[in-house]
Amino acid sequence: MLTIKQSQLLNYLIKKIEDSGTSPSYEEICIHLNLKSKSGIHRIVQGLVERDYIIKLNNKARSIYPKKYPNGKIYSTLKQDQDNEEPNNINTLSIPLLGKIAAGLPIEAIETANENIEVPISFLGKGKCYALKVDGDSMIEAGILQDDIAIIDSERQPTNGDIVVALIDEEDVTLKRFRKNGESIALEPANINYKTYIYGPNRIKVQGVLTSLYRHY
Amino acid sequence: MLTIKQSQLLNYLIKKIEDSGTSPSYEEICIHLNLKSKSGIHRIVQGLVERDYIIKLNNKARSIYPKKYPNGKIYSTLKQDQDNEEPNNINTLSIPLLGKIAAGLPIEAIETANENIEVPISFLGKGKCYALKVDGDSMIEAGILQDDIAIIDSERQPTNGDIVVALIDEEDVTLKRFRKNGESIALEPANINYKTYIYGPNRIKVQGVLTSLYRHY
DNA sequence: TTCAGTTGTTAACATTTAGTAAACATAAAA
DNA sequence: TTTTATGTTTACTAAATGTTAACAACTGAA
Repeated sequence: MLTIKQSQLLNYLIKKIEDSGTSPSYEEICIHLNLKSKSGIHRIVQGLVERDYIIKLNNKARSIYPKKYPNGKIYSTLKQDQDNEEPNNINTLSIPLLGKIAAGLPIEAIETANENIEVPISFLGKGKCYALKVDGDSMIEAGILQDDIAIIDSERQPTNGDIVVALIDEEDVTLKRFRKNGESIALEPANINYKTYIYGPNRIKVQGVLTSLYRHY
Repeated sequence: MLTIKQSQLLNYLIKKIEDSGTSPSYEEICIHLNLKSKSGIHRIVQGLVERDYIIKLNNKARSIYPKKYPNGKIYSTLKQDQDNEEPNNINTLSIPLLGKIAAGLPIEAIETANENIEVPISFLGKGKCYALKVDGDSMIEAGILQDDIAIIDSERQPTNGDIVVALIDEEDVTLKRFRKNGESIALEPANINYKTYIYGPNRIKVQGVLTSLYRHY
């Protein structure tokens, strides 16, 4: 969170760059903020660097680059053409948190779950994502525990070795490691107490690929 | 459940942040709540921290972050409503990502790491947090794998069973399960190939408690 | 290359603003 | 009653800001 002055300076910086294409000199900032000394500017700039809101090159004139807006959104010079579908500009996204997968229900059936979870975009995959609360211990040896939150990319194509959410026979949903061998698909648990099952191609629908995982203690 | 005043304060905090982008000073809160003294504010803020409704940075001006709404819902500024108000993004905090712990270096020694990571506030503990890249496999049976990102609350007191970052003999830093027995402290790995070591009270300094964990595939 | 002007960096100090703490009083809740 | 939440005052510490001045690094022209 920025202080008042830091916020003012950052706003001016962004405006100046968008207007003129160059970052302002300390003098110019002084004038704009009604100060008499560059020195204070230096300190405020320092503060903004520490807080990760700007990047600057040392000992270089006019070399301050904004990294975030005062409100914390990632700064991007790329102007999304006015009609921006992609909120490319936000650090976090709210995605639906589906409950624990109840056996016997395809994902779609529980998409009603109206709980959401806040996730940094860096956690997400490229496609549409949803979150899932892990039920059971079948993937324990892969470091996936009961009640972990799994973030699933529903549009990604699985490759061998990926951990996927699979719908079996339009009935059961489970989290397993995916391995395709010719036409048949193996779903491997990561728990010595569970067996690998192999299915014909028509019996499995992959509902998404595990992208990231989050656990709260 | 919050008290009246706590609830009022939290509401004002949220409103102020959404309006102006910065959290209010204690003085400003006083005015808003019709009080004559900052001191009471301080106490109420403490209460909100204890109840885990906000996060604050100690001794920093204007650095209170809401974590939940008064009703207990996770705080999120992202409005998925149609009205595309510019969403703020203050529900994340940038915390330092320390490199892998090199054996032989206390945490402080690597705090120079100038990488930062954006984390949703709800992932954080109550105290000052930092992130750590896990090195090694000593906690593998607790589902903590190589290269996972661990988020550590550096101010929380460990209780038995917590997973902590421990500094041994001012030299080695490791992630282990903490167990105190009388005066001595046991650091238990979660890997059958490693042994539990027991130390005298003066040999161990706990550098923080594991709060949450994140893994990217 | 040298030199002068511009701009950024640092230290020192003063001032204001902001957060922390203890002590005491009061009122409401358990 | 005992506990908890609250209101207030006072005092203190720390952070943020404003200012001056000397100096270092960079730039472009002579």
